[in-house]
Amino acid sequence: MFDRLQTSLAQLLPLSREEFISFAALLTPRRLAKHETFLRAGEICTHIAFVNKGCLRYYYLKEGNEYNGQFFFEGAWVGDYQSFLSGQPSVQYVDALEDSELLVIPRTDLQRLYTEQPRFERFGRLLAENIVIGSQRRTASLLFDSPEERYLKLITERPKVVERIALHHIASYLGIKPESLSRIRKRLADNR
Amino acid sequence: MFDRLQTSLAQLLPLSREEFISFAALLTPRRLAKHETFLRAGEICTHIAFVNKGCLRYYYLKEGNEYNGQFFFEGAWVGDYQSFLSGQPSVQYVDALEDSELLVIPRTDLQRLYTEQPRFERFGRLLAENIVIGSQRRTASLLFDSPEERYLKLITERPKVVERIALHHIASYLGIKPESLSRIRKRLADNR
DNA sequence: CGTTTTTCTTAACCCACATCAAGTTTTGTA
DNA sequence: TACAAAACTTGATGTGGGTTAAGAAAAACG
Repeated sequence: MFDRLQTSLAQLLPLSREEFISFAALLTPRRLAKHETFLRAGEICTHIAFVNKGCLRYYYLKEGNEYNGQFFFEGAWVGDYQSFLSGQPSVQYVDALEDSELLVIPRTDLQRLYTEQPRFERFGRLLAENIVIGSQRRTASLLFDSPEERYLKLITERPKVVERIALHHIASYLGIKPESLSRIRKRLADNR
Repeated sequence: MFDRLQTSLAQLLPLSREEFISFAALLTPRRLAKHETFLRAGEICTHIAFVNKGCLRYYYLKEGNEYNGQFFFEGAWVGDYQSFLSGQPSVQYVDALEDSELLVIPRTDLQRLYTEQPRFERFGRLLAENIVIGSQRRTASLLFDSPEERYLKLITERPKVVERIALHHIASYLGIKPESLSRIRKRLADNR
């Protein structure tokens, strides 16, 4: 149950057996069926979740259209950071794209852990720092790569996304319509 | 000299007089003339800087074109996070848009501070978390707002940017060409 | 303070993605 | 396995931003 978590945590910071156990004790397993919602816009994000199995996404809803912000596979932490950190209502939705198994930790428990065991501040810092790096890469790509370039980069840099996620969700992630992604794929298939 | 830093730090975490002094002792003042470079792509970002006065930006260079990633005014911390955290060469440039005064801290000193005074892990965490929130907002806007909407949001949400920064730099930040921003401004001026 | 350089605007034309619509393929499930 | 729903593709047409080019306005600077 906690194997993947242990591996994933160990990549951020080495923990003693006791430290890991005290962390794991705060986590509650939760299953999420495909399409089931983890967080709705307007709610406050009171928990973040470690993805033990499956795949989730967060997305924005604007004028009836969904815009995929990010996909999360095994080993990732998912939630609405903005809401989780600020305590303000979320502006995004989080749901499952596959049947998923999560390990969920309440915001309050994590905050208490930070205070009581400062060692875990480092975990919080490293986690946030990694998210910064990912988010800035994504911003940069949206800023100056064409949709076609973004799609090609996705294929090479995040093959799991292309393998496991429906094309219309990928289009949404790339910031284009499904019809446009179809045409880009056609263009690429008709050589070059 | 350290007034603004103290105010800015206090918003993140309360520090004792001694703690603040031990932090301030790691900082070196540095002046940067307008257009002067703080960091070049390819270099490793060995320092981050607190902006005491002035304005800096980071930008990407692709096929001879500049793309502004972010602007930094008084009270902000600037550097290439990706490079600073990973130790890898930077992919972006940082320079001054106005004559500026910085307070610079070496990466190694900050890392040591984290280890020796775990209290400051919290500073690092809160700083990173705030950057995550900003970066995700920017990503979202690029993902689903039109250039015109992005410009309007910039006016209301970050008036300082519109007041102090040249239009062609704003266009670049919005992900469009200066000619397009001109047209958008004209469109908006011709009422509605 | 006048000259040079940079920044900003305008215009004409082009093109990639959006939109609307229809049809095909795949998936889910009773 | 058959049917319905969802996902994907293709086509016709529209549009906002890109490109190129030129000129106007503002800023930098000797």
